[in-house]
Amino acid sequence: MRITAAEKHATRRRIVETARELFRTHGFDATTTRDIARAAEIAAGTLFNYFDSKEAVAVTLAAEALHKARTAFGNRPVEGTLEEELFALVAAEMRHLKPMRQFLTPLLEVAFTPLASTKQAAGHEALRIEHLEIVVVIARRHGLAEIPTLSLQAYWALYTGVLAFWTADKSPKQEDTLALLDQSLNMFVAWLRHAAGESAT
Amino acid sequence: MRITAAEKHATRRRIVETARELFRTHGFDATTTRDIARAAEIAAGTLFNYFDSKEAVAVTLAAEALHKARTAFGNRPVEGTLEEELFALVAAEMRHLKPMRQFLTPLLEVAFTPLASTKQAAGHEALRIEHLEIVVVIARRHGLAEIPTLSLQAYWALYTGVLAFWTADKSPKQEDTLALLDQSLNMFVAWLRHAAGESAT
DNA sequence: CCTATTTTATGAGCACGCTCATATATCTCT
DNA sequence: AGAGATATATGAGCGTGCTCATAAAATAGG
Repeated sequence: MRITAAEKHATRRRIVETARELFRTHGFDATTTRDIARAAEIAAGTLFNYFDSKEAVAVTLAAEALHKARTAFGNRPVEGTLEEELFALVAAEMRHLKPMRQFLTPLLEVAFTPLASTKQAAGHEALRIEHLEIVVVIARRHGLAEIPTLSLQAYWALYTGVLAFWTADKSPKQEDTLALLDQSLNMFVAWLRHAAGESAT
Repeated sequence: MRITAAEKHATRRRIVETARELFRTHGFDATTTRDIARAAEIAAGTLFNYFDSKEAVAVTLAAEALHKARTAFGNRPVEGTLEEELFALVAAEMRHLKPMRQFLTPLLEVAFTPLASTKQAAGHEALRIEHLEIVVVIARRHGLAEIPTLSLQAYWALYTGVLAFWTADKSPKQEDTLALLDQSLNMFVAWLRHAAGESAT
């Protein structure tokens, strides 16, 4: 068997879209890889020719959602303070990640942990790097030329911690998470300004 | 079959200690629940009369390690700045958690996520609450009477983020994590002082 | 003591994620 | 067009964490 690149791509897409729908309607845990395979009209084992694991499918969904969120954010008119812009960025991401909130925790583990390179960090590292690059760009626009690596790592710790909080947030409209995000970003930005002020002295 | 409370307790201990040893020597993933059961001289199913899951056994190990760490920390002479004391607390915890660093991430998910109450958050919530109580006590000793709930949540986001970083830290003596921890705590304490200063005005 | 009741231990068995030998389809070269 | 080489799909099968009907042991009541 040999199949055109187009067909291969089509199968991959079908797996992703099928999984998206099944995860949404039945949840991540209640959806078996056999369910996905059957609905996508492939054999059970074929799914694993396209993805390393069931989680990898979910990571793809999350990555696509984040990509869309960032694209949408990038086309937005620039306005507001640094805190407000960062808030808008993360809020946009959360809006797009909302359908996968319930199974985000396993993904945080795999894809969001810094330095995560147990097997192949290829696509996973990218998730982190792309986000941090946007943060750096935004900060630069607000007069903070250089952010120390350590501060960026602290930011990432905060960011993942907030997302973890989010996964368990029971408040009606996740307003608790938004409050925490606001607080966290204020803290981070104050720290950045503090550090910048000191180095300028 | 009915067995004295003492025997029950003994069996539970045997499971925990057996698991500790097997996890240490073979790793969490490579140790099956059947391995633990065999080594503890019980049937495969019996393990699940004592623990809800394999992870729950690991959570018990982590909880015990944290308890020891905090006891050791509590008996320590009080000295140093607020930042230094918080650093010492977390560093002590990490020292005791070191043997389970490799399987800490699944535990972060289950036991460290705030508001985590999927099933029974009984022992899990406790892990978080106990830590935060110590933080509050230390802060109070340093003249910060009240820490807003939101700030504590931000602290927890940082704390879990740092632990997540730690699980993947490849630097020889985990010095990267210690640097990140230092930075994070400095940021947090600066924020606390900032808030306290404002409210005093 | 002997029976009824309660509690725990047991291990066969389930469903799952994932693997791998094999079958099958396509491409390449003559 | 035919034969070999190559890439992919397939599904039986494995080991896993965990469940559950049953057996076995201890207690309680008479």
